[in-house]
Amino acid sequence: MDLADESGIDSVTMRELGRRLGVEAASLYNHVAGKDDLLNGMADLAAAEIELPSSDADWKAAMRRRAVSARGVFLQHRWAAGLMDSREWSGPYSLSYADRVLGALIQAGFSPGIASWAFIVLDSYIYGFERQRSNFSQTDDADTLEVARDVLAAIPQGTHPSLAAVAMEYADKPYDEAAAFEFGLDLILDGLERWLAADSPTRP
Amino acid sequence: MDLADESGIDSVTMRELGRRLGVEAASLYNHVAGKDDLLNGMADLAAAEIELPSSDADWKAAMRRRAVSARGVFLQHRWAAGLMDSREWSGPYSLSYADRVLGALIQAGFSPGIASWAFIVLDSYIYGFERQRSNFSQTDDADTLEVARDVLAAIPQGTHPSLAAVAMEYADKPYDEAAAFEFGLDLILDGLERWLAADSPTRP
DNA sequence: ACCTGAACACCGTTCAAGT
DNA sequence: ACCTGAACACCGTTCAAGT
Repeated sequence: MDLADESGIDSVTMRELGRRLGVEAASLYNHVAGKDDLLNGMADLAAAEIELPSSDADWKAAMRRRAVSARGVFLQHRWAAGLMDSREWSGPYSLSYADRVLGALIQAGFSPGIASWAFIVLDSYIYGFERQRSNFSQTDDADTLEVARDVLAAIPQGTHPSLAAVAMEYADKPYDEAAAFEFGLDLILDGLERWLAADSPTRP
Repeated sequence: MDLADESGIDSVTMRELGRRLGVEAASLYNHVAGKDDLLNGMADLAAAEIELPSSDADWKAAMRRRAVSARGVFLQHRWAAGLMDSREWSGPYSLSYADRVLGALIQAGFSPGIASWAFIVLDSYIYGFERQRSNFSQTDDADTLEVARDVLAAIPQGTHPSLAAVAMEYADKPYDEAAAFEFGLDLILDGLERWLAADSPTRP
């Protein structure tokens, strides 16, 4: 994970990892079934760093904290989102994570079926946002101005007026990533809350 | 794209693609700058298959059709979502796509800034859902029952009660993927509509 | 029980040489 | 203008051999 943090996930190679551990690549196979096993383990350990929802009565605040915490983990481990959502979440931490999230939703009044939908919808958004994010600000933060200028330059003159308008919007003021994330997060959470309020009276 | 559809994205290799085209791998470099260029082109051509929003007055229906259309493209090209959200969307079709979506949102009354947020939120969800989906039903449809049984088997006895409850829920009735997708999609679209209704009177 | 060295079957990419 | 053959520097993985 240190190696991936520092040099990117592509540099996580059996040979490079061995070099870092002072060992030959072949030796790693005494500790890991293969590279897939290694990456699964990394994904699970990243999942372990996401704050589990407390069993508060306030499910919405708990889900919100969890989502913001996940985004924080993705910021620290930029490889994590891509790894976690492209392989099976069968590690022990991932299982606990899923259980606690589902538990909080069920306790809030969602049926198991709807709770699983809510879980999928929230995580689709959380992971999806990170992967989109990593497209245009993969380097560091606050280089959105350059991106905006690049987009403007890439647009054939006169075409794509709406895209140009948006790029212009960001040409002078920076893009607030956290605000964008929470905008969508609250859309989903508010929608779930309204769904719960409308539905729970009919089936208690 | 045919090769990726049939044998998976991992089998898209310069050598394998050359073999399919009756040519050596090295010859491909006369037509493509490198493998990255090739994958970018594939992502852009997949984007071209997504139905563009018509310039109807009904932005919500247009966004909904677009999202469902994207999901259809992802079902046909299972490699598309992973490719499209992990590289820059600088191809001509991707640019047109972004312009049309932003245009529909701006015309609906969203400011350029909020329109870009709405675009990011919707696409985060659409791509994110597909990538989660491809985790447990990567083979075909309707094998959710096996997955549920596997999850149940993987859980240490007694622990993870909520996860077990959800798995039990799906052990006898199949998981309706389209319904789950549209559940979350409508949460977001309804939220955007409400946001628009609350906001637009104040700044017309 | 763990490590090494060498090998195998693969990659993406380059480049002189052909036509 | 396009293709080929050979090479280069890399991969993940296996396995006999060591300690």
